Amino acid sequence: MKEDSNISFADKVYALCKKIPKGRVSTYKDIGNALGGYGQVYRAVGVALNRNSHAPIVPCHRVVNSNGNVGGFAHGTKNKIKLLKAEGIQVVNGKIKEFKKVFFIITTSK
DNA sequence: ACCATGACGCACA
DNA sequence: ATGTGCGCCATGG
Repeated sequence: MKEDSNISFADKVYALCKKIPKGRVSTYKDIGNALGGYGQVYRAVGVALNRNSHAPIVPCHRVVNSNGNVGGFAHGTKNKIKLLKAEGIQVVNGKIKEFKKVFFIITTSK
């Protein structure tokens, strides 16, 4: 049944983003995978975050691409990099340094 | 109900 | 290694 009928897909994305600890980053694919598990949900994840009006509430800037690229940002990719660096994450040429190292494995299973 | 868009990912050349 | 094209889901008009 629809256990999540009360919340939208985007809402789940925001919840996971908030679970990301400071100094760590996650990928759209991993988030989507952690949510549904269809495999290509990361598309909807990007759309959800793009519309994310909870910007300051949700650390969406901690979400990056699976290839280590910072990806995009509604306020500007450049600004996103700046925020990541402020978190202690090293970014070089728009790419996450030690990506695997700062990568945080999201878990829906409490 | 249908069409178009989007902060991605991967396969292929 | 780099560049281009295609496909997927969910949301909005």
